[in-house]
Amino acid sequence: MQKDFLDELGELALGSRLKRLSEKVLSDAANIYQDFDVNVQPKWFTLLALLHRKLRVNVVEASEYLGLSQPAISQFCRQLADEGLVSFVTCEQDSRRKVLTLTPRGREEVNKMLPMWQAVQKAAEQLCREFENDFYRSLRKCEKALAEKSLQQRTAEAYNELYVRP
Amino acid sequence: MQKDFLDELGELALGSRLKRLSEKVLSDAANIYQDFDVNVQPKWFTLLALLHRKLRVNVVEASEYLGLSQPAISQFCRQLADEGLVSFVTCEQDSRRKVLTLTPRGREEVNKMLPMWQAVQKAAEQLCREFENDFYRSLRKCEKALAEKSLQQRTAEAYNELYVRP
DNA sequence: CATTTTAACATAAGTAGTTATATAAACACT
DNA sequence: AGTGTTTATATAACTACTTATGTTAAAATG
Repeated sequence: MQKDFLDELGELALGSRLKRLSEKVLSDAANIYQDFDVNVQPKWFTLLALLHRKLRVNVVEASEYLGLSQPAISQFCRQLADEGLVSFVTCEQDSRRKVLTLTPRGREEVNKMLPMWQAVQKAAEQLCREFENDFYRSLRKCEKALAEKSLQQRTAEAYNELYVRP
Repeated sequence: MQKDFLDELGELALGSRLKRLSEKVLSDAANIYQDFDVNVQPKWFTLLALLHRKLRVNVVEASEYLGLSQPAISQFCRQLADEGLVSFVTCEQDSRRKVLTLTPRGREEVNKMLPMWQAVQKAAEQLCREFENDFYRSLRKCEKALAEKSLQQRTAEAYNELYVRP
């Protein structure tokens, strides 16, 4: 008795399959944070890592770097400020901009997370290379291919080939 | 000026990367539905396809087949019933169960969608095979590998190797 | 067969974001 | 300098689910 209908749908359910896997990985990540007694929310991870690396970024910049919406960063930013991990000052040259930085406590928390990140990195790297072809590399290639031509356009073309000009 | 921080994070951000790609694919799918003037919501897709294939399933069964929560199916089911696409009757052998089926209109709508699905299938299949290795196959392998040993456990092991027993 | 446990479904509340919209600052043009 | 347009951020409302919980029916057990 097979109970995974996505297997039957195959590539047609590519999106659903990707979503399901991403949720599995992200929920595992949340558990890992718990294992390591890290009291920051997993959803803040990419923003914290960005601030660790870049030191100073404003809201729109962060949203571009991370591929999230501007309101998402705005919200995370408030939450992180409430936690005392991030502070922000109005940009001097342009008072519309809000420049984010880690607070000393934020830097401390990130430093405590670094060994955990190293371990996740190693585990994920090994996972992706477990098969004959590197999954992470395929993933990036797929992203790139879709950026060049969307699934929407590919589908329109496939439809033409199948039904209009067969 | 590179603006994708996930590239810098590499495998550490595997979950975020998968999520971003799944959202891209699913939002493309929504656009495709629009292109084809199909007036059913993309989120119903897997359930409609399941009912098309299996004819009769109950709520819990559907949630298992699709990997969604039972309340999710419950909600979709109500929405689809409101649209007149799905009907349900109480199971005779077990009055707790609700057996879902497509209505005649539901079957009609699904039949209208079949050519579109064929086109998506073809486009997605070509996309996945565009590279030297089949992305969809890697994806399934990765799922399977994680089902056998979670990223959480892999990370614990990697941590030991890196810091405890180096 | 009375009672506890388990299973199926519905409903409520919560979450991690999104899109839409408002506000205010900066810029471009006259 | 005044006016219209664009940009940065905040806020509100929405979405597609989730977890938690309640209700009722079925099954298991003493």
